[in-house]
Amino acid sequence: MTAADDEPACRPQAVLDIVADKWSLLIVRALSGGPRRFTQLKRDIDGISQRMLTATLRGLERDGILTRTVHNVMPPHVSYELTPMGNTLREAVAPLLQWGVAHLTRIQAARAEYDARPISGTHTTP
Amino acid sequence: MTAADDEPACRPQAVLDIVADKWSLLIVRALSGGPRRFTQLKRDIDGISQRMLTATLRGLERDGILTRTVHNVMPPHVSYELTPMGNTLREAVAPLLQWGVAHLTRIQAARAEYDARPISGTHTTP
DNA sequence: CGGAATCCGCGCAGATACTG
DNA sequence: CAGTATCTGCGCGGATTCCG
Repeated sequence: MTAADDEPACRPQAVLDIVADKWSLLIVRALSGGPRRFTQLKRDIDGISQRMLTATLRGLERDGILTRTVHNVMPPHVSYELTPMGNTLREAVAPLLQWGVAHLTRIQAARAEYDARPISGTHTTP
Repeated sequence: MTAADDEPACRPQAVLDIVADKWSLLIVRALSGGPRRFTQLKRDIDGISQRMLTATLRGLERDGILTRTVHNVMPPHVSYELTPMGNTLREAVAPLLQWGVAHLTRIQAARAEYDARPISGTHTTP
């Protein structure tokens, strides 16, 4: 049980524990265009292992972010789709992704500059 | 070097590697109201160790999200402040935090329901 | 007060192999 | 195709100690 739901909530800790996960956000994003199958997601996300994909999908299903639907056919067919709540999450994440895309170059430049200066690049005020 | 800047960028992977970090987002949020000192941040964020605080602050400084200013006085005084870019990040993160706060209860309910059903709660279509 | 350095455990996550 | 299971490692991150 690990005492996960006895809190009055509302402090950002719990929020970010849920939402600040790379794979989760990538999956939500990958489901933007409608339902997708397991292998599709695995190929779309690129870099994720089947283990993490399965686990993260489970977590998102558990949280009510997406639904998992099994079609009893051969070969097996499982599709994942955002719930209405999942869609609102997608909208909430969008600004962050846009920000990242817009500032990625700048950040990499800042990193390079930071790494370039030998020591004590911090500015002091006497 | 770890080959971090030879990419044409723009794929969300790199973005989320930078930004989808719990401590980083909490720090950015804690700096919303202007500059803060090290110990202030440590108390504000609650749960973070000095190790993670230092490391995460370094990373954010490296990325140009915040500035670190050392005042040469006794006792030592170091203040951190969001850069303009850092402020835009804060704005971009805000929707995500709001979403989390708004849906936390619902998510916990979904979790409880999910954990309640014994096995195979997934809906199938023949 | 604001770190840096060291030690170390624990859990995340990759790789691989096996099922329905 | 869509998982589950097991093993393993290695890096994140906490606790502690020392320095300017």
